[in-house]
Order: sequence, then C-alpha cells, then structure tokens
Amino acid sequence: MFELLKTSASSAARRGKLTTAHGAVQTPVFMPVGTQATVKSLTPAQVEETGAQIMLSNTYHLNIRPGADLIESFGGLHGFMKWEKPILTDSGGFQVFSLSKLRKIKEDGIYFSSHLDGSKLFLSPESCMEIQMKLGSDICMVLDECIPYPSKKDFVETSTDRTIRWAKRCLEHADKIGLPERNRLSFAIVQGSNFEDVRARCAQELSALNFPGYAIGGVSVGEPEEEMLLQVAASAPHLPQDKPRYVMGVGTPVQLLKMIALGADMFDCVMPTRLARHANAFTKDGVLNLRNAKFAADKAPLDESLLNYTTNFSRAYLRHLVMSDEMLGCTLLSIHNIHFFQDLMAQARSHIESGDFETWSTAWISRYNSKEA
RNA sequence: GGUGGGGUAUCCAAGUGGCUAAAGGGCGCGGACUGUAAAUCCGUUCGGGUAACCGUUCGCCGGUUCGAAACCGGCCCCCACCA
Repeated sequence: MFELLKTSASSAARRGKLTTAHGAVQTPVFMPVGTQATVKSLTPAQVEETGAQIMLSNTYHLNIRPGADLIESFGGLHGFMKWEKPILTDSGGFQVFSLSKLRKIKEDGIYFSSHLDGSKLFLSPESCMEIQMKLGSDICMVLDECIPYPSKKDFVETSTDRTIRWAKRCLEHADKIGLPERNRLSFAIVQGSNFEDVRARCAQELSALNFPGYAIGGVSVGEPEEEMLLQVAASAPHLPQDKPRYVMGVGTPVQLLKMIALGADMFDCVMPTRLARHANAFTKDGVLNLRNAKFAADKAPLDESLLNYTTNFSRAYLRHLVMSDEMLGCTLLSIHNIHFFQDLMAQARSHIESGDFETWSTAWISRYNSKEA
C-alpha cells in the first residue's frame, strides 16, 4: 500500500511511503539494479550501507539462469541472494527492446531465444507473473512491450493496446495465483512512445484497472532528454494520485530531480553501477572520469561532503585501481555512486517535507551543470 | 669459437623492392554509457600544420637501385643449440 505523506505546493513533487512484504520504502526512491540477483561488484551489506531501501532484479535473466524453480527452492530471491529488503522484479519487457533480435511478439506473449544458448523461452503475461511469484518479488511488473524510439504512430498504438491487454491479463492472473494475499504488489506500465495522446490514453485505461502501482516505461530508449521529460509529463497526471509512480530505467541525477517535480516517486537505473565499472564517479559538480590523467596525483576524495567507505580513498588511488583493472575499483566506485544517488533522494525527500524542494532542486541542478570538479 | 634464429614506432608484433609513416594487439590519451547480452564499446596514438602537405623513422655505417624497413657488404647486440 502507498501513503502520500506530503505534496509540494509549487510542483507535482510528492513525499510518500510504500509498504511491501519486506518493509517500507520512503519515496522518492532510487532503486539500484541487480539484474542477475546481484548489484554488480557489491555485497548485499554494501548495497544496504549506501542507503538503498529496495533493489531491482530481472525475470527474463533469472528465469534463464539459474531458473525460477531453483530460486524458489531457496526461499525466493531474498533467501537466495541474502537481501532482506524489498525487491522489485522487471518483467522482461525491457528485453523486448534490448534483445530485440532474439524475440518474437505474438498476442499470447513473447517468444525469446536465450541470448546464452538459443534455447526457447516463452514469456506470457501469466507465466511472467508466476515466475515473479516464485522469485518472491515484492513488486511484480506486468509484461509489457518496450518499443524503440522513434516508432511510427500506428505501430505505437497497436503495441500499446497489446501492452494494456497484457496488463489486464497480468492483474487477473496475479489475483488467481494469490499475489495480493501475500502482499505482493503488481505494477502496470504506461507505454506510448513519444505520443502524448497515446500516453494519456494508456495511463487512463490502466488506471481504471486499479493496480497497486504504476510505472512509466518506454523512456530512455534513445530519445532526447526533452522528449523523455515530455512523455513523463504526459503520463504522470493521468495516473491515480494515491498510487506510486515509477519511471523505469532512469536516469541522470538531473533527470531524477526533474521527474520528481513531475510527480514521479520511484526510479531505477544501471547508470550508477555501470558508470562506476567504467571509471566514472558522480559528484555535486558533475561526473568525474577517473581515467583522466589529471587525477593521477589528486589527493582529494571523490566528494568531500559525501561520507561513505569510499571517501577514505584518494582520487589518485581510485584512478590507480581503475587503470590497473583491479576489481576493488568497481566496488569502491559503485559504493560511491549508489550512495550519491541515495543521498540525492534523501535530500529530495527532506526538501519536499520542508516545502522548498523546487528552489533547492534548481540550485542543485545549476551547480551540477555549471562546474567541473 | 661453430651452427641456426633474431634486432620494426612507448611495449609485443606483421611486413622481404614502389600501393608503407609502416597491419594487428597492448600501454597511454580522450569520449560514450539511462527497466544491464556492458569490469563494455568507440576514437586516437612519430614530430609540425585546420588541411593539402612538410620533416624524421624500421640496430649502426656504407653500397646497389629511378625508388629500400625489405637486396648486398662490414660492424654491434640478443636468443637457442653445439664445442
């Protein structure tokens, strides 16, 4: 269930609390991504230390390997990976986009050939919910079709209608297999590409189905940032005020703040962890590429105002780890980057509560964009 | 001392007469990354110039040739085996 604690007066920003079977999540929230039942390079304890309240995992990948039945036999993902906080699982709808050459879509579902060995995997709205139940997911995403940008409008309409039909089937099947009784939440996903009218209609039709939560999908698929924000703005107002809104797969720190102002509550993105493995560190003054020679003898920590385990180390040492391809570099930078996102969300929550979110956010963005650390 | 192999740019390495400032890698330098087929991918890497182009390179010295990293002679060095 979702509780709206405070709504901003000068924007659509909201402060809320989402309760799941594994505890409460304070929103706005950023969820680190652990596709393969691991936030890459981090132990669950390290993920927790960053302030993460909930993490993401993936139906398609885990069903292919090691398999949903196996994970279920370990007590679901929580027991398998030893993470006791909430878990949200993506449905595999994003793999429609990212593995587009390896799948076929039909009305009954998605036919994948495994990217690992070519073996067949059929994901229907129903099987998708069953797999997520076996995974023990606290928040199960409906099976959707994440389409590329740009797409032609008639295709977008056709695809979005199918996504809506599938959402309905997911919800019915969730009821049938008993997800709600176990306090497992199902979220529907708004599609519609870059067509505001399709977005609005999709959001309205899904809202009528009374899901426990809603997501805005099909963004960050290569469109310009302005378009992304426009589509979030075109979707969010048509979703129920008293349900959480999750923008899938985003974003940069600035995008998160702008989307919070548009009424978004939840986000996930591989950006902090992927950029960490690629030697980039987030700071209040922008992103640092630690491979740059200018950090070779830099004694400063990444961000002196952000205190976490990584703060103990100099930029020079972190650069050395990165240049030497040492695993610890991935770990330390991942700790830092996720903590940076968590800290940003904590500040956002606090400023929504105190009523000055918009002015704080504007100043924060301006500093982030203006300088180079 | 003998026999065989070898010395190519910052490193490894291809190249045996012109299409070679010289393939490929690596290192370095820079960039990208958004519900993770990603500890990945892309660019760049002799000096000068925006460029056309100019200058200097393939152990060293000399020679053959219109033309050489490549052919010939001498020298220096490295490796393996044999004495």
